[in-house]
Amino acid sequence: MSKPKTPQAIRGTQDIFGPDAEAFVFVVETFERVRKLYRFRRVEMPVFERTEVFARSIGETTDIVSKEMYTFDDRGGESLTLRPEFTAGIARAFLTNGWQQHAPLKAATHGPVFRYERPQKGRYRQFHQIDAEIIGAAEPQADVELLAMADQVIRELGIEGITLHLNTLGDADTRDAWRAALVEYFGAVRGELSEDSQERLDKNPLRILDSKDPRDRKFVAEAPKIDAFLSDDAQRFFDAVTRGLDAAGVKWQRAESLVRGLDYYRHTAFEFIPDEGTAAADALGSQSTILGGGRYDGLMASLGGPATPAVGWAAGIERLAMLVGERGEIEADAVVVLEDDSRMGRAIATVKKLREAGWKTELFAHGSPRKRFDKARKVPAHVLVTFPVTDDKVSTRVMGDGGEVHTAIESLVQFD
RNA sequence: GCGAUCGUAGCUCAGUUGGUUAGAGCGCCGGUUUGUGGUACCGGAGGUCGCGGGUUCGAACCCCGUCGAUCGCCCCA
Repeated sequence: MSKPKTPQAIRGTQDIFGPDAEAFVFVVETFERVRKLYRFRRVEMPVFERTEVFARSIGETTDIVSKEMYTFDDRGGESLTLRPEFTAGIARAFLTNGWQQHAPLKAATHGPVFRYERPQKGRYRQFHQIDAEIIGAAEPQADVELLAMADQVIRELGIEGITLHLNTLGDADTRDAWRAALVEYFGAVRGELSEDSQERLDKNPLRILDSKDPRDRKFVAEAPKIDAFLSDDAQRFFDAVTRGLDAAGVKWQRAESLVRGLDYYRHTAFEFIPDEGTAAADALGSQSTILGGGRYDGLMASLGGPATPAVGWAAGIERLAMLVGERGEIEADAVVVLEDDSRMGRAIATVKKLREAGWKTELFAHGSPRKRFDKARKVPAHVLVTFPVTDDKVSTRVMGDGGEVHTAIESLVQFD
């Protein structure tokens, strides 16, 4: 009989522990706190949906649907997909549960999402996002509130050197006209573009604008700008958003090349990106966007619902956690050392009392008396309680700036 | 999907002109010293050198494949 092999973790998944885990929950807890300040309602969504929920909203033709989703048939033969994002699922729930009655609905959630991609820095196949959406609000003030909340989350996380990059994609007509102009412009120099961009010209021409290839960059600089195609309504909308951001004190900069790949996006598109040369930019490598989103007025209709304006964003928890700095392990208020097992019951009762009184408490009751004591001493705690092996008393010491002060356990917690 | 680098004890890593029983620190377990005690010392457990082939008298070290990790490209909802 050979020894059974230990299974490996699935590629692109991660086991989070210690300081990384503490940073992770710090991000989630900060998000939860800020989301309540803006009165976003918490929603919980299924981790998987019918494949069509994502396929129809994202668009059947893209690589995303054909190559980058975790799709499988369940035992009934139905095609299901692990959620690659929150937005489509929330939109589906909005329609199937009649959440229209709550419109405009401010919804927030967080949890795991799944994308079948090559793992690299800050990029995993199962990763986690925080997410915020405002559904059923057509007015630019919704965009402003949503962005103000995002800005506050980042600031309360203590992350420095992040700038909101903001653009407008205009309404549907604006977008189509701009796209046609770009295709014409880049088509004229097709042979001089990178191979990738020649392909983008056919599949997703807007994406040429954020190509990193120097052969493309020089043409991008001179490419037609969206502003020339904005309708009056679209321009007014964008102006209202920027004025609102200024009033809210949210710093932003115009990013004329910032686009969204999917057709359902309208008007506002944005990403929060670390400034060049900052610690945050170095920490993230090529995965630089820490929060992104936009207005998706076209999504609901693609799911068979009534035209419903909406705007939202999502941010990767792991990427944010990389930027929040070291979060210490949980501290202890008290450590309890049982030097001899004969008084195990009393020690268990004591730690229970301390914990019920709100003390973060650890009991050391394994190994030699010396090892127990030494381990306890390595934990920074305010109170050290020992049940010595040599006498019958409980020793309680309070550690402070002025050294150790002995006191009675009864002065800390009451026993019946 | 493409490219580069890497893969040695639980963790961090040493280990080349390929040559006998593969090392350290930390951690873990046991013990000694000290002795109201966060120290020091001694000892122990733990590795088919990611996995599978190949070259060679002989491979952790060279070659191929594979899996995984890391970084970049593509993609980015």
